[in-house]
Amino acid sequence: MDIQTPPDREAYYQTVWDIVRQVPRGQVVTFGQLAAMIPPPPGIEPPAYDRIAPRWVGYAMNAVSGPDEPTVPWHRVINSKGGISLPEGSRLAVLQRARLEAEGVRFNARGLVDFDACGWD
DNA sequence: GTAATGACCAATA
DNA sequence: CTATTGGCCATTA
Repeated sequence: MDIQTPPDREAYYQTVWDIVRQVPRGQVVTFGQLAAMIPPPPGIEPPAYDRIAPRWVGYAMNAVSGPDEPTVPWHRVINSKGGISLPEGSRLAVLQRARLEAEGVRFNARGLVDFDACGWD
């Protein structure tokens, strides 16, 4: 089942998850930052990659997000505004915020995170 | 087969 | 400050 499928998309997701695993506890990263530090897959031109990469990161997150997915700290990934991208009230959104606050990440009044305090590079 | 949607970002108006 | 538009891929209906 692995031998015939060209792991283009899956390999990229793996790379994303690998970097997310390196995010320390209590810190967060944005989709754009992740995309910026991930090398473009073969065949993708850098200009085009810059546009599509953040989305691919989002897809990778959606592919791994689950109630019991301890292998990837997906809750530390947020959008460029510094907030949770999931619909408010959503089960995953609540879980994400709860986990972040449990790790000591502070949220602004608008539900945004202070990058100076919790941003990861 | 087509059509619509999605955990995004940056640039304009 | 908010609202809109463009760009791209994979999955689902």
